[in-house]
Amino acid sequence: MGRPSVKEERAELILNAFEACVAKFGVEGATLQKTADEAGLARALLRHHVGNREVLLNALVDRFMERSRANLVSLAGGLPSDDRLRALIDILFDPQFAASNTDVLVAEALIAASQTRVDLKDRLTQWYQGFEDLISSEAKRAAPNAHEEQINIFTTGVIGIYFNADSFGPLGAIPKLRERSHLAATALMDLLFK
Amino acid sequence: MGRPSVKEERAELILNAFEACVAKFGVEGATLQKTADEAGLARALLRHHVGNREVLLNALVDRFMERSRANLVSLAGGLPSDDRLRALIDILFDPQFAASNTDVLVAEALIAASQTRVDLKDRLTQWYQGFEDLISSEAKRAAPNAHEEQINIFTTGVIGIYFNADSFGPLGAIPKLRERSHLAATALMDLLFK
DNA sequence: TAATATATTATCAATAATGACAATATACTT
DNA sequence: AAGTATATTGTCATTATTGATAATATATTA
Repeated sequence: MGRPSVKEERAELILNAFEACVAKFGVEGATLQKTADEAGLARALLRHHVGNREVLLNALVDRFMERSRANLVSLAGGLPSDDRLRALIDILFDPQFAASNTDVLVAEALIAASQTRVDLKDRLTQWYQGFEDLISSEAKRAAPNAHEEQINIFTTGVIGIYFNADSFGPLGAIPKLRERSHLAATALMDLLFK
Repeated sequence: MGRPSVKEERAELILNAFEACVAKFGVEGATLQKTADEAGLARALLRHHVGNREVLLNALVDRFMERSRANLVSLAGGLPSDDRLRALIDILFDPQFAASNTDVLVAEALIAASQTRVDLKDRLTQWYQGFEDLISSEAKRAAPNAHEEQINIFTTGVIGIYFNADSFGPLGAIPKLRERSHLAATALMDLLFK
């Protein structure tokens, strides 16, 4: 009864636009007007379908965390039975995988915002540790004889190289950045087997 | 004749405040009012001593670039005569060196802003390549027999690990991030000598 | 077709941000 | 003390942002 609701689709559309704006302008710079323009909707509809600014940001963070978690799970689930760690690294640095990836930019914007929104810190720390856990558990599985701390150092290195390759994406002019990042990460991996 | 000018000192103070705001709120989020509050000055003084928003941002970028360049020069000049590359890496990951370092956060904010301010892209790319040049030239000097591309891969890896360690600074809760980053970078370096 | 639930548009008030300029205060020189 | 260049403060108009609500349009069901 009544007109059919498009709330969920619209909410997705709006959060996508908001996310794009956060990646471009930062949390403080992502105004509702810019978000509405990006989504091609009137600003009043943001409020109708999602809520005010605070609600919108919470929804964005929730969705970001959940999506990251799901991505990690599906990524881990899709790994082959042998040479899993190498396969994981290949995926992380696959240009296809990261082509339209604004996740790292969003994460950086949220980290910057966490300086003034303390509630974000814990959630982002957890988010980071999700990466750590995936990579270190695969590393442990691939190199069961490696020392714990050796695994941790490898993990920190790979994540750093990976995030960095994405965070310079907007510049788009650094030659072979992704390719070299991939090879550097692989070199770190090979050290686990020595 | 006339009241002595404090324009230069005030301009420094203002740009410091603006930089802190850019690191916290992003380029779009760093309003003149927040900057004035951060500096402890009336907003009208920003205009008097530096200029309007656009002038302020240009001045910030200019100063950032110049300071980075100077830092790299002095860093390179201070290296010992032997084991220079290791000394360089030790400095990069020295907690003291990076303690109050907002440079990486500022750089990330500028990179994000370069998506909508095309003029920034070239300058930031240059800025990145300044790092590359320093590290790769030291790597070449330390390992003259290493292949060119091996040097490049090492350089990309170290920079990625270094930037990453700083960019998570605001979270402040990731255990041993800097220490492990340091060791990962050192491990990459050791590969040059094999 | 009438009822109804929802989408969409229109509009308003309150606040914040910016640019600009006038007025005043201050510290130096002659 | 008078003149002067600069710092500082005060104020205003314009525009942007946000939150909120009312009014209208639309698509479904009974």
